[in-house]
Amino acid sequence: MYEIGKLVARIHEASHKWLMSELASIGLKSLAPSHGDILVYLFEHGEATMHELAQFAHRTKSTMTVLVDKMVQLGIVTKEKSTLDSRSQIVRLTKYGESLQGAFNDISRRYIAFMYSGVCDKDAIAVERILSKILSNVQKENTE
Amino acid sequence: MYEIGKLVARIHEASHKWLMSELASIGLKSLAPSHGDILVYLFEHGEATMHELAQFAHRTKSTMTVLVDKMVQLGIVTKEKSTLDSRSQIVRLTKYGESLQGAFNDISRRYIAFMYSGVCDKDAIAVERILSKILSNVQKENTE
DNA sequence: TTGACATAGTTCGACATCGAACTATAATGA
DNA sequence: TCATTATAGTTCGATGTCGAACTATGTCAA
Repeated sequence: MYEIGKLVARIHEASHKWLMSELASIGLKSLAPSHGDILVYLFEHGEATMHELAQFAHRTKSTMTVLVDKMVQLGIVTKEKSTLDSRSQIVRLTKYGESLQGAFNDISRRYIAFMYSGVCDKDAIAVERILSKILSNVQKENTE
Repeated sequence: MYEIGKLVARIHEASHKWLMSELASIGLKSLAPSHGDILVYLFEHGEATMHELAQFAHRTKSTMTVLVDKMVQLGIVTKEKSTLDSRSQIVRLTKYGESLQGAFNDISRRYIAFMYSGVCDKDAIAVERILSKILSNVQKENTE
């Protein structure tokens, strides 16, 4: 019963790998899961500052700069100075970026489906409850 | 009930961070969890080839080259050509490396303790059982 | 014995990631 | 008003990580 760390690491790494290959399969070659987080946020909110994206994706500002710049290169998003607060950059989806939403939702759906395949609802609920507790434990430990 | 991916990612990342700071606190500044995997294996087996370490730590051979070379620099392990098969490199703990075992075991113990703090035995067993199933699901998906 | 294949490692280029140092802009209070 | 402080982003250097290409060594069949 002391495999929790390994299990979490392996699942995370395998999910990472799977997501990357799925993104590649819809034409988003060389995009990482963190880029997916950016897309998720933009699909929902339309636009965002670098700061908001960094918060949402749990990445630093400097990492976000790299991630967003790559997506600008690929024509998925645009980045322009805010008129309200000229310190901020506003990130928005391009037409192409918007066109990805369908395929993207499909990937998310299939992800949940196979992760929980053969797992009953009761267990699925239990595992998320217990993992939530574990997450709060480790987060508390990190702030001490 | 669709937070499994996020929960796993956060727990993994927070554990990573915690382990790094613990390693730093016992003098192993700038060592990562993967270096810890190498130590764990060597504490148990005494010596290992690069191949064995890569398998155990779930990292590629090229990554293992970087990781082990760093530990050689830090005087934790040595690396020398095998006499039996001159393609292989044998990695061994130095005296200093061996001296780390106590502190290292202590870190592992505290890790399990706080991860499962406030989680009953029944739940701890359940979460590992369900995660094992989920891991096999995602691994199967990656090989298709 | 030798040529084909397999295995062990390294090197190289790319990239996500971080923290620290930095610039620029906004907000606040005396 | 102006100095201090806070906030938004970028740049830079370091590092773990991967895959591809490569070298070197071992194995095995014809």
